[in-house]
Amino acid sequence: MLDRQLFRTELERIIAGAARKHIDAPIDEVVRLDSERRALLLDLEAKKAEMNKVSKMIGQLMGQGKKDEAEAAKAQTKELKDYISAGEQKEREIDAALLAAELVIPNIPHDSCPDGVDENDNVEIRQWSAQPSFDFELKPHWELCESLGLVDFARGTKVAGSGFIAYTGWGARLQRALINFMIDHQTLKNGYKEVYPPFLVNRASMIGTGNFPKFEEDVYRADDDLWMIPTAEVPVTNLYRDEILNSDDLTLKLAAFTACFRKEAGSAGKDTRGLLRVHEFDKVEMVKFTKPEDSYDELESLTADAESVLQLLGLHYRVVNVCAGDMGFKGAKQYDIEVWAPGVGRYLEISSCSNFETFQARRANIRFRKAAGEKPEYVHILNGSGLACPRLFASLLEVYQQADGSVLIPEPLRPYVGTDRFVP
RNA sequence: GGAAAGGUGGCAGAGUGGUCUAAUGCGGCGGUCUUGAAAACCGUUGUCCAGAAAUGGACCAAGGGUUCGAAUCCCUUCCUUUCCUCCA
Repeated sequence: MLDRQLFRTELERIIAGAARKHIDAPIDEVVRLDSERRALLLDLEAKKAEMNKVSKMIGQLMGQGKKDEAEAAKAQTKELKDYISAGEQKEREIDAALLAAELVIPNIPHDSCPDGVDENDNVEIRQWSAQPSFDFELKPHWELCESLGLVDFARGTKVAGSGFIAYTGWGARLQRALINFMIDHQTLKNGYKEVYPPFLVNRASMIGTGNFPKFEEDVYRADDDLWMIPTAEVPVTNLYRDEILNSDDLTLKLAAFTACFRKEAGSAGKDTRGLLRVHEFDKVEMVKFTKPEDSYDELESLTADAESVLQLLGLHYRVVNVCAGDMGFKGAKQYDIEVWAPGVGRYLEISSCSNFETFQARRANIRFRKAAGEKPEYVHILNGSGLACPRLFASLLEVYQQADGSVLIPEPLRPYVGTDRFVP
């Protein structure tokens, strides 16, 4: 959500921002409802002030025993009361319509975010290491999963449907190892505080992070008002909903492991094989609450923290500055990290690190106070994956596969996995 | 799933229809005193909206309602605690 003041003072920026994102947003409606609301309030509050005065006077007259005068004053209030009651009804209608419109206005992309329509316009800003070369025929990860018995695709599908994965044997072990390795790294080395949040959240939380109302269709519903999280970003960010944070605690850095549930509707037919696009996956997520002036530095270090996992595991990747059109609704700036998967011959999006500035903080009402006595201000909120497990799993297998069909386990992961090699 | 009690400022906690502009205590901030600190004393201390400002309006879990007037009465929802039931 954007500052309502911005619609009065910097309307052009909002219009330009939505245009850069290629999102059609009801900006005119916000402007119209906002001015309608203010005109109404001006009038209504004057009437309320009058009403309060009369009511107070009636109270005093009653206290003095002047019953008749009190009754006379009462008779005069009928018209005022009806007027106020109608005005309040109108105010409720405008407020609801205004909020509904505001909730679907996209965040304004940062100046450093490139123009563009889709992922083809993203700008690569760096690579790490080089693509590995092989002197034998590479297999895609799903073949390695089958031959090494790491995943039982058929039975996973049987129990839950396509896009649900049953990891088996060393595959299950590797999955747990990745989670522990990453969460240990982010908490013990990079200074994030570990959180283990609920995997189901209520509607208010979904609105707080910006998933609702616009993207309700993408999320699994568990009950009337309980939703399965699409990312740990939702419960972790909302931990501090409606709170004023202590300035000394900023930047507050949290890391969480959760499963993530996504319908992935509309991507039918894409990446249907293997682990690249599934309905349930594990992920370690980092969330930062920062002072406004720190948020762009914190975005750089957040991205570096996510990258460091890939560096430790020796996986080639690139970082792209996501263009306005590909960034989506909530972000002001976003870096994607794409890991190289030689078996499928593609870079896989494995992390997305974003600065939302005050967009989420305003929705979730998360603020901080610069100093005692100062007015509370909205924090800046950032998050990034560190990292998503299935694509990391896939890349690892494809990069570390050997000519004999075995897969080597990179050194830092061995204590977690308990072996140095998967053998067919 | 059943029953009961309850939700008031940063915290504790009074308030059951009219100076509630919410008592009091703790905590925070400022001051007096002190070489400094503690203690004591004095003052101060919420958020949001509209307005250039003066000021006005709203907020006692949330949303409706009754009333000239609601923290207080009524309805709905949410949450918490305790007990029972069930359960890893």
